[in-house]
Amino acid sequence: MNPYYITTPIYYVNARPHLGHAYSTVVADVLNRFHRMCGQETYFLTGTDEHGDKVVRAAKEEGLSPLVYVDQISELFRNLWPELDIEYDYFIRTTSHAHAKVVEEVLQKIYDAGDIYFSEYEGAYCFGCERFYTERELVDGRCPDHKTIPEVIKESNYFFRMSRYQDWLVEHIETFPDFVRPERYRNEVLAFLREPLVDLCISRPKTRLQWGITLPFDNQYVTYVWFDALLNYISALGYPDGEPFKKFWPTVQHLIAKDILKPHAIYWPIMLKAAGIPLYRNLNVHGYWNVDAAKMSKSIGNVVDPLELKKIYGSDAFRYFLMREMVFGLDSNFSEEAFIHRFNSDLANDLGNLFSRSLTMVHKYFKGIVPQKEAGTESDIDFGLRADAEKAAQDYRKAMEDLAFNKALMAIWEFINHINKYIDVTAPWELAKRKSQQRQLQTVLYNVLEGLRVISGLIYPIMPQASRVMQEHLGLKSAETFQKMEDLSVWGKTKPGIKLPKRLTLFPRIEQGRAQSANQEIAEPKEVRLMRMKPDITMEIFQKIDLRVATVLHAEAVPRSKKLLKLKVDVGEVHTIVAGIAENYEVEDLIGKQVVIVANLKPTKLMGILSQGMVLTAGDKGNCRLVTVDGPSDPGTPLT
RNA sequence: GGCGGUGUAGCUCAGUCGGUUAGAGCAUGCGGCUCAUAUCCGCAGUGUCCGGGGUUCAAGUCCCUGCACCGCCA
Repeated sequence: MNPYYITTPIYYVNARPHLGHAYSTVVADVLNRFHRMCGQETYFLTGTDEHGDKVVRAAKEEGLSPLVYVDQISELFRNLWPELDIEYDYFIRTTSHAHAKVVEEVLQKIYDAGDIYFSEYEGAYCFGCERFYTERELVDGRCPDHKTIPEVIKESNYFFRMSRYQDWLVEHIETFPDFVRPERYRNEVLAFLREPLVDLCISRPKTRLQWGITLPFDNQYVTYVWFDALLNYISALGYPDGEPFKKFWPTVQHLIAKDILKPHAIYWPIMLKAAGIPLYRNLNVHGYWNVDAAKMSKSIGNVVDPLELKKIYGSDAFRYFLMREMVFGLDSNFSEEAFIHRFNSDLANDLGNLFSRSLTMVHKYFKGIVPQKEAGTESDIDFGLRADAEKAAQDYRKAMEDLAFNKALMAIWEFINHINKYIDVTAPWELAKRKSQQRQLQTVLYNVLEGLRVISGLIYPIMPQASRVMQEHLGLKSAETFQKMEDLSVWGKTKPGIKLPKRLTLFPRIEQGRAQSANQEIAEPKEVRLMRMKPDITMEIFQKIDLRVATVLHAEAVPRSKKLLKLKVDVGEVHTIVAGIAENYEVEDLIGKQVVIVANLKPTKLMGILSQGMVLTAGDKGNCRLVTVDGPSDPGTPLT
C-alpha cells in the first residue's frame, strides 16, 4: 500500500500561531492530500510542544498556571487548522501521559546503553532570571534584565554523548544524499559536522524547573527540550508496539523550518540511532516568510497579520499564495499587494474566468448538458490539448514529489493557458452560428470540460474547496473520485449527458479602489483620492477602538528590518509596540514624544516581537508623520 | 571573529554537467476577439548576469578577491 507519514514540527506554545506555523502546516497538508491522491495510505501529525521555562514564564506573565496556559495556546493552534482546511490525523501534546511514557522509556534505554552521563559544570547564573548566561549575553558583566552581576555557580546535569556518533552521522548523510533536503541545508549540516560535536545537556534540576518530564533514572531532574520534543514523532504513533508505528514510521517525512535544522538533522538521528530505532527517510527544510508590514495595511485598515488575509480572501487563495510564491527551501516575501496580485491574475483572470467562460458556453449552446464528443471531428489541435493535459499531470506529479510546489502550480497554469488558447483558436461562438458545425462544437466544449476536470483534480491538494466546487459544477459525482492521479492522467473520463448546475464565479476579482503603488496614489488628483472613503460605521463600532495618548519611553531599531522600530510606550502601563516608522524618525527624536496609539489592537508578532498596539501615523512610507496631541497630556488619557 | 548563503529585465524569480542569440510570470506598449469576472489570445521590447582578476576553445555557471545584504555559531 506504500504508506506515507508526514510530520510538522510541534509548535512551541510560548506564543500565538503565526504565518510560519501556517506555512509548515499547509505544506504538510498539501503533501498529505497529494499522496492520498496517489493512492497511498497517509498519516499526518502535528501538535504542540508544551514544556520548558519559556512556557512557565509566559504563563506567569498572563497570571496563569502553566497547565491552564498551555491548554489555551494549544487550543489556538488546534482551532486554526480547520480554518485553513488542514486535515491532520493526530494532534499530539507533549504534556500527554502517553508521550511522557515514551520519553521515559527512550531515556532509560539510552541511559542503560551508557550514552547518558552525569557531569558538573560552572557558569554565570542570574537568580532573577533563573538561568545561566554566556559571557556574550551579559552587558558590562551584568544581567541584561536585572542589571545585577550574576553569580558563578556550579550545577550538575545529565548529558547525551552525541560525540560518539559524529562519524557515523557524517557517513550516513553522505550515503543518503537527500537525507536532508534541499541540498543547501545538507551542506550546512555537513559544514557544522566538520567541527567536533559537543555533548548535549538534556536535563534541568527541579530546583530550577519543574515543568517537564521527570528523568526515569533521577527524580530530582526533568528532561529539557529535545528529548522531550523530538520524541513526539514516535510517541504519536504508539512507539514501540503500536500498529501505526510499525506501519508508518519507516516512511516518515519530517517537515521543518530552517530554524530547527540542527536539532532535527543532528540530535534527532543520533537519538534514534542510540535508541536503536530506524532513522527517518527525509528531513525537508523550508525557509522563512518575510512580512512586508508596509505593504500589509492598505485595504483593511491595519492588518499586519497575514493570517487575517485568509479570513477576507478565503483559505484556498491563502494556501495558493503560500504554495505558489515560495520556492521550497528559500525565503520569500509576504505582502497583501503581492497576494492581491496573484489572486487577480492567477485565480480570477486565468482559472476563474476560464471556468466561467466554459460553463457559460455549455449553458448557452447545450442548455447546460455535457455534450457528446463526436467521432471524426478531432484534428491536431484537439489532440494537442489532450497531450498538454497529459504533460501537465506528469510535470505536476514530478514537481510535487520534489516539493517544488511553485513548479507544480506552474504546470497547471501552463495547461490553463493552453485551454484558453484552444478556446480562442477553435472559437466555439463561431461554430455555434452554423448548424453544420454543431458536431464540431460538441467536441470542442467536451474537450474544454475535460481539461477543466483534470485541473479540478490537480488543484485539489492546494485548493480543496475550489476543487470540490469545480467538480460539482462539472457534473462530476463526488461518489466517484476524480481526485486520483491515475484518473487525471487519462483523457475522456467526463461523461456526456449530465445536466450541470447553474454557473458561479469561482474567484471574484478583488477590486481595489486604491492604486497598486503608493507613488501612483500620490500622483492622482485630490478629488479622486477623497472619494475613496471607507464605508460608514456606527458610533458603537468606533467606540470599541481604545485610542490613548502614550509617551514614548524607549525606542530601538528592529534588527533585520529597515522600517520597523521597537517602542516602549507609557499608556498608564508600559506597552511594547512595533511601528513601521524607521525611515522617517530617528530613535532620539522619539523619546519623550507623545503619540496616539490604538491600545486594544489584538497583539501580533512583528519580526518576532510581540506588538501590543499600533501607533497612529498620517501617510505611509515616503512621508509618514506621527499623530500627536496639541500640548502635554497624561499618559493613558483616552481619546474621545 | 568563524562557517554558510544570496546578488540575473521595472518587480518577483528560474537558469541542469561550463556549450548556440540568457529565460518565465507580472508590470508596460501595440494589435486581435466577444463565449467570459474590463476577462482571453497574439506581437514587442529592455540586461554592466554586483565590481575586479583568473582558468578555459568557451564562464551567469568553475577559482581567487572586493562590495552589499542575509542566516547560523561563539
